[in-house]
This record gives sequence, C-alpha cells and structure tokens, in this order.
Amino acid sequence: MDDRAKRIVETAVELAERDGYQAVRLRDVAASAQVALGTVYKRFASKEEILIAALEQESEKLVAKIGKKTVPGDGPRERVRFVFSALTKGLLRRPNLAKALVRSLASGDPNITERVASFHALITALVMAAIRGEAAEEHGEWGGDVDERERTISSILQNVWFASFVGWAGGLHDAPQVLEDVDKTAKLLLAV
Amino acid sequence: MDDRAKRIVETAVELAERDGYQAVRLRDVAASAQVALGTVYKRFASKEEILIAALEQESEKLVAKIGKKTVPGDGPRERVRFVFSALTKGLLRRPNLAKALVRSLASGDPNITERVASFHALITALVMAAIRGEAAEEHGEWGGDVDERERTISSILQNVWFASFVGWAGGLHDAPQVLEDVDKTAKLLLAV
DNA sequence: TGACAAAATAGAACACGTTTCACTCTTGAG
DNA sequence: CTCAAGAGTGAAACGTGTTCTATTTTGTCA
Repeated sequence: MDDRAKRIVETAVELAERDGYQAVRLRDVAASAQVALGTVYKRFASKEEILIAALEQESEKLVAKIGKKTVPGDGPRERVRFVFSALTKGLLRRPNLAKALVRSLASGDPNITERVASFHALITALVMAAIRGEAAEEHGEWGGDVDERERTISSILQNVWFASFVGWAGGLHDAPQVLEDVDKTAKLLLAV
Repeated sequence: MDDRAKRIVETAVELAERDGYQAVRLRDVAASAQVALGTVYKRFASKEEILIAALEQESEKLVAKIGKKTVPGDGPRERVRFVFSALTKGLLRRPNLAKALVRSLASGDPNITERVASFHALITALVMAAIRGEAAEEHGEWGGDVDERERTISSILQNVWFASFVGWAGGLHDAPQVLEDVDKTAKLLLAV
C-alpha cells in the first residue's frame, strides 16, 4: 500500500471513528487525505473496499498484540475467553468504527469476499492457538496435525462471536452480551 | 398493511428476486406498484424497511409452513436439522432475494432493530420447538418452563446459522456448507 | 535537458436514495 | 351535498457513491 492509499485508509478510519459509516464521505476522505477523488478510486474500487482495508489493518494490529505471546489462562475455555474479550474490547474502544467495519464485513459485496475470508482465517488461527495454548504467530505451517474437532469448535465460536457482534452493531443488545454469548458457547463446547 | 403497502413490498420482492438488492430501485418499485414515490416514503422510512417488511412476510410464510405441525425426526438433532434445512432451502429457493434480505438484516440500521429482534425471536421459537419435538405454533405462553440450557443452545444454533448464511451471501462458501455448519454444531451440542 | 508515458488533479456528470413542494383527488363529518 | 383535512401524485431538488474527461504534474529515459 503506497503513501496515498495509507492516507486514504487512515482518514477513513478517523471519520468512521468520529461519526460512523455515513460520515465516511468519499469527497471528505479525498480532501482530508489531500488527494483527488479520482485517486481514491484508482486505489479502491468502492467505499466498502476502503473500509475492509481499514478492518484488515485494525484487526492485524489487534491480532499482533493478542497473538504475539502465548495466550494466558489455565484451560482452553479461559484462554478462549481471553482472546474474544481482547478482540471485542479492542474493537469496542471505537464503537463507531467497529459498527462501520462490521457493516462492510456483512455487506455481502462479492468484491471483498477474499478479504473477508482472510479476516475469518486470521481469527480462526487466533482461536485455535488459544484452545491449544500456543502463540498464534506461527500460523504458517503447523502441518497436518490440525484437529478437526478443534477447527470445528473454533469456527463455531467465531460464528457465534460474529453473529452476536452484528447484533450489537444493530442495537439488538449491548457489548457485554457479545462476550457472554461466546462464553456460554465455550462452556458447552470446551471441557475446561 | 394496506393495499398500497402490500403492492410495494410485493414489487420489491419481485425485483430483489430477479436481480438482487441493487435492482430494487425505489423509483421502479413505485412505478411497478403503481404508486407515487412519495407514497412509498409515506409507508416506509427507507429501502431497508421495505426489505425488512419483505423478510418478515417471507419468513412468516416459511415458519408457518414449518412450524404448523410437530417437527418430524427422531431426536432433537434430527429435528433441528430438519428445521434449519427447511429454513435454508426455503430461502435459497430465491437466492437473490435471500441475499438482499440478509443484507438488510445485517445492515446495522438502528431503525429496524425491533424487526430484526422479532425475526430472531421467531427463529428461536422454531428451534426450541424442534429441540423439544413440539409444534411451534403456541409460541405465546409456555410459561416459566423454558429450560435455560435449551434456550442457550437454540441461540447458538441460530447464531451459527446466521453467520454462515451471511458467509454464503458474501460468496464465502456454498449453500450446503451453511447446513453443514449448523449440523456440526448440533452434533456437538445435542446428545442425539 | 527534453520528451513522453503514467499518474494525479479538478471538476463535471450520472445514478439512486431521500426530501420537498405544489397541486389534485378522496373521504368522511356535518 | 359540501367542504376541510388528509392522502396521493408528479416533478424537482439534494446528497453522496461512482464514473468520466480534460488538463496538469511527475518520473523515467535517451
């Protein structure tokens, strides 16, 4: 990502953080990033793509912080709770931004499918590492020893988290509920 | 819902079914429904609200069909599978419509929170009935005997289904995967 | 340094959701 | 039957995402 692209994403993040999705007006983004509107569209195909790039950036930051060292906690359940708590709190630190990002994530835009998938993969790696009590850093090659059951459980937890997060974004319930939903699920799926 | 409102929703459904969300142009909806654009906005606050009304209508039809009689199947797991299968297939019969509806459901628009919640409740009732092996019809007053564990499991299954459905709508995976995700979850959460 | 292709720019233009307005039609109370 | 109030209408207008174009700037290479 070149300099201009970075400024564009950064500006979008600032606007989304301050006033939410609808406040990310591309003319404003362009102006704030000191770039022409045409340049914005040279870098990104749509508003959604800018926000997905922002999600990628933000989630990578978060995951880097969370996944760097071994997840603390005594058993899988506690570690899973830790990871989702960190993830949720990290995102909720800027609620408007989080809502805007979730909206893009759930937009169903076929052009961003790949990025959505990679976000999914990122979280899966994190959760699996938490279940096993490892650091997620080495998400490259952990060979064929991926337990199918663990993968399934990670996927379920992630789906529950995502759905609940979308619910939060839509005003269906508050933030602690998101964590509680994940926690209840973990209680049923993980022995300890 | 008066006559005009019905025509509006019906037209929106037709357009969404034919060519998806972006094809639901409100000027076209108005024209096709033989109504002025202002009348559309007298009935519905936004495009999202029209689509949510459509979702309500469609899901009520589906649930009526599914929930009328006792869900077939030998154990909770089989019955849950039946319900989600019917739900998923029913929606996938018109994929473009389904995608458009999911998009509205996940839009995060605060103005439709209540309808989203009631959709949620509808599915929950259906799933709980399936677990118990009852008909969902009497979702009114089944008193204080709502098993907390059953409610939690229903909620998890629903969340997994929703998240996976959103994934399908975004092109992340195909339709059978949605059912498989739910099924795997049910296998882990329900004894039989 | 000069020429030229690629990239950036300013700004107009278009599409569609949404709002507004001036006008007409329908309806129901008296 | 009359008429005021509300509902419906057609059209214009606005905001913002997206596209297009003509012009200028930039970076590379001879």
